[in-house]
Amino acid sequence: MPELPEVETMASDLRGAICGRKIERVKFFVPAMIKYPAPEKFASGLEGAKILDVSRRAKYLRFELDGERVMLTHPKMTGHFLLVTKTRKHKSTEAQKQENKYTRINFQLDDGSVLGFSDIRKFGTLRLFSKKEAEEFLGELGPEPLSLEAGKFVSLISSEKRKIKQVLMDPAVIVGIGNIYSDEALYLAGIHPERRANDLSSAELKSLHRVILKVLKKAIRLRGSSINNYRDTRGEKGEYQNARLVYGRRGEACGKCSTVIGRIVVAGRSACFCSECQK
DNA sequence: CGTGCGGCCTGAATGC
DNA sequence: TGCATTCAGGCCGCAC
Repeated sequence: MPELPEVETMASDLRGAICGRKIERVKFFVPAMIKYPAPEKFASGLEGAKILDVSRRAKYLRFELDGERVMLTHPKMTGHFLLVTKTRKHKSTEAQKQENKYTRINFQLDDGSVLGFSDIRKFGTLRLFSKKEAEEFLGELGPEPLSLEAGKFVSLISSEKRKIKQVLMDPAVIVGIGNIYSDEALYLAGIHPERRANDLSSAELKSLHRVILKVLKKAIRLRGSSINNYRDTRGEKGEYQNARLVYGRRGEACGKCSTVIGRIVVAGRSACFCSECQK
């Protein structure tokens, strides 16, 4: 599923591909995914808008438009954008046809290309805000891990009583870290997912901060993880799934100590970990 | 106020 | 083989 590295990959690909383009027409097929304003208003508000920039904040893609407006999209579990350019259009593979089945909204651009939002589970969301509304909306979220100083991270996490796994995945505390990268970071830091955040030592938290940066940066370099349905804007998979250490590896041997990797449920989420390496 | 859990969805995997 | 059930999970909203 898309987490910070996957959304970052989407943002940088789209930034290079569609900045300067104008949205000519919007076709939506699942109105419930459009959260603000009403779907018809959302669509008509976007038609004619020029795309100035595409960036990431938390797991949201932020499309900056002319007229001081911003479209925010969240991929949730299975959402991703696919950019079909005119020259690529004619070669429609089976995989692409399958993708089309899950296209929930299409943005027709002024160069003949179509930006589609594909989402099997329809959990994804789209919103159109004024710039001010968008900043207020995003302002409710916790800080970005990649630009968070170690000291800030330590004070942020150590004030939490909940289990560390749950805290790392709470976007009100810190954004962008989902189930994959929280498992990976906790493994690298040697911390058991059920440890209470406020029981962790300052040294442990500093180490955790360091490995979070490390794992996120590595995943960005590898263009994300394609464990379930994630694809980039060209429909290609990321590579981090081949590099992952514990996530989804229940029953396999730990790379460090060969102990069988276990799985528990923490706050309703599956957590994979090594009981020998993580205390 | 902090915490925990149900619900949204659908395809893949599993169970009988 | 085929049908039914379970699982996956980010985030919100609601109950305690």
